[in-house]
Order: sequence, then structure tokens, then C-alpha cells
Amino acid sequence: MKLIEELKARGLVEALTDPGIEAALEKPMTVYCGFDPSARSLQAGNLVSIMVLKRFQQAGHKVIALVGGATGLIGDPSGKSAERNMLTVDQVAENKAGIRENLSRILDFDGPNAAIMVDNYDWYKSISAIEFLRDIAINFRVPQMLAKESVKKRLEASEGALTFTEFSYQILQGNDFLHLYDSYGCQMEVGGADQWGNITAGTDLVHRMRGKTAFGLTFPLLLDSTGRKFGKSEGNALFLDAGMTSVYDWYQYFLRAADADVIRYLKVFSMKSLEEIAALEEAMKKDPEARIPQKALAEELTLLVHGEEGLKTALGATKTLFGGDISGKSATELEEIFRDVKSGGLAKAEIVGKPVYMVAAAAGMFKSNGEARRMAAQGGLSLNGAKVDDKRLFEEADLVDGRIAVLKQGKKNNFLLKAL
RNA sequence: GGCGAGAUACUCAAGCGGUCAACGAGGGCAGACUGUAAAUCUGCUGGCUAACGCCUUCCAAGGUUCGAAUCCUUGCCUCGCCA
Repeated sequence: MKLIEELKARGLVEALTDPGIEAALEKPMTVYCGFDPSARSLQAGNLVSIMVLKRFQQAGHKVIALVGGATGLIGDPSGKSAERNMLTVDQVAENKAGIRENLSRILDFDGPNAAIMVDNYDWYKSISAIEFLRDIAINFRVPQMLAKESVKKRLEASEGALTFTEFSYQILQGNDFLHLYDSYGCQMEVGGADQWGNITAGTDLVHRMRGKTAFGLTFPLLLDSTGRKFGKSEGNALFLDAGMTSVYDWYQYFLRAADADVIRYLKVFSMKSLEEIAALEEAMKKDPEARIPQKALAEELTLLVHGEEGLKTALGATKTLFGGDISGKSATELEEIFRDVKSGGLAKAEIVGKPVYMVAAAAGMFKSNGEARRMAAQGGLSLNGAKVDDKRLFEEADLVDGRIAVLKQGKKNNFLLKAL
């Protein structure tokens, strides 16, 4: 199957700049995708882009991951309804290092077809305002810039609050493409659907300046079946960095994917063939409660991002926290399992004899006593696997080996309490 | 620079001197039902409290008043129109 057909079949093609892409991809090409260094780690949402690059790399193309060290200082108005906070140069530098670490887990940065990472700050840092206007900005026409969907939407959404700085963003990104074309022979840019305007700014520029055709491909914004943006767990972003989002939470997010979403997710994220995915879909139809595709998805992505050790940790914790019972475990075993789960410690005197909800709040599981009490009163708090109400006092015997207890909010949110 | 409009809890958005910890919606959390799914129904959603109640909030700082999110002044920010 040809790469573009494969991508289409996986639901990864929203738009192409040129139908000639397919033919052009017969030969190895250099492809790039940009990443915004707005955090120390990329998020699950970025995984779509990363996996697309991976597919290009596996198909024998050269891939470039561009980190927007310069553009991150400006802020892309695409897909945003308000001006964003600007990052400092130091923040960007720190974030860049984290992103390289993320990407190196998934893309191959060694070997004959090694991926490369570039930072557009390198070619913007020493440009003066005059140079920028005379040499770069002069290639852009304001009516075209204004006609971009991203600009129009933004003007509507924020009642005209678009600064000239953000408006210039497309010039920078367009020029990135030209720069990569000149330096690496890069002929293609891929990105999310919201990047269409920025990508075409680049393909147009390459065409105008070099008389060559450059290509662009966008993939659709990934939503879950209820219309929410993919990759948010309890309102928080899921990061690739294990220090920011635990391996357990990462695994759990994918394990909990809805039936209506999981096959689409597999197509987008999994390196499994479409035939294998079809087989998983069959298995789900036959036996939905077994959650076979969800497990396959969660395992593959945890292995990919966190390696064998990470997967082992996630599986171990899952096994104990769901279905498994805690009573047989020693404190040491529990600590091992919960290494990845939220925890908090309190002096023993602060635990024994107090209402369980108060202990939970004091240990940091809840924001306030009131919230904890409410949770207990409504039947949403358990201690070592048994529900407790707001009257239940914490007893000495509740501490496993005299120092550990497992608290749980609802059925999914575990918390390890340590007596110090 | 001039004129006008506006800033309310996570978001949107009521309120326009007391009955306001502040309507409503969304979001979030929990419970029931389930398959660690979806849909549905129910409860909760500033802090302390078993509760009466108390405390800290409605851009900031002052002021008027027995009493202010609501009125006045100044400041800051945002938006629109004009220059």
C-alpha cells in the first residue's frame, strides 16, 4: 500500500496541497513537521504528528522535526481564540531539550535514515528588523494573509484582538519551509488541520522564490466521540514525559478509550497493520467487555513511549488497583506498585483516630476538608478497598504493616497514604 | 488623543442598594446502571462546620450608606467608534 493511501485509510489526511504528492513520494523525500515548545514535554495531542512522521520515516523518507524556538516566542494564532502568553528565551531552551527527549523515543535519530531536529531560532536569532522586512516579509501579500482561515476566525473570535506580532506568524513559518528547502531539500510539510494556512504560506513561498513545487499535508484534529479534544484526562493534558504524567495514567487513558473511539485511535497511533486493526475490531464486536482493542492500544503506546519497564509498571499497577485485592500485599509491595500514583505522607499521630476523610484531605488527596467530607458522605471514598462514610475513623489496623494505606476516590483515582 | 461600552467563581453568563457565596448553562467530581465504555438519571461543585452559623470573594484602591457585586472617585486592562 502506498504511503498516502495508507494515511488516508487511517484517517490521517484532511487535505493535500497537490494531488501530485503521491507520485512525488515514489522517491525518498524530506518531510518536516513543527512542534511548539510551549511546555517541557510534548503531549498526547502531539502524538498524531509524531506518528505521521514515524510512518514517513519507516517508508524511507527523511524526516525533520522542527522545534519552534523562534516562533514559540511569537505565538501562533491558528486555532486559538486569544493572544497567547509569550515564552521567555530561557523557557524555550528548556522546553526544547524536553521535546528532543520525547521525540527520540519514537523517531529514529540514528542510522542511515536518521531523523534530524532543528530549531528555527537558529536562523532567526540574528536577523534584524530591517532584514526581516526587506528580505522575508516582502514576499508576502497582505490580502492573502488576511484571507487565511486562521486569521479570519481569530478576528471574529476575539473581536479584532489580533496583534501584528501574531499576524506575522505565518511569515515566519512560511520562511521556515523555504529555509529547510534550501538547507535540506525539504519538499514537504505536514501538520494538523489548523496548520493549513501556515503550510500553504510555505509552499507558496517556495514556489515563488525557487520555482519549485513544495507539498503540504494536513491531518484532521482528533476528537473523541463526544467532541472533546483528544488527549485530555480530567481536564489535564497528558504529557509524554513520565515525570509529568505518570506511566500509569498514560496507560490508563488509552485503556479507557470509548468503544466508539478506540478503532480510530488505533488507526492513527498504532503501527499495527490495518488488517490487524480490523481483527481487533471484530474481537471487540464479539466481546466488547473484554476491551481487547483498548488493551492493545494502551500497551503499544505505553511500550512505545515508556519502554518495557514503563509498561511493566503500568500493567502491575493496573492489575492491583483494579480487581486485584490489596489485602495480601505487603507495604513494600504496595509502595512499588504505587510508585507511579499520587501519594502523600503524614505523621502517624495525624492519622490514627481521625476521620478518614480528614486524613485524606490532610495528606493532599483533596483540596479541602469540605471536598473530602462531601466525597465520603456521597459514597465516593474508600480505604483499602472498602467504602467509608464521613463518620468512619482511621484505625491503627488500617495501616498495612503499620505504615501504608490505600485511599481511593471513586473507582479510578488511587492515593497512597504513608504514615511517617 | 476624544467619545462610548465593559471587567462577576474553571468557562460562558445573570445580577444593577438589603431576600447574594451570588440565577442559569457548560465543564469537572461522585453515586446508580455498566464492561475501568457510551448513553441516561441523581447529588455536589469558595473556606471552616454535625448543624445554626461564621469567614473570604464579584478588576484594584479609596469613598457614600445602617447595609454595596450593585452608587461615587481614581487607577489599570479590554473592546468599539472617531482622530
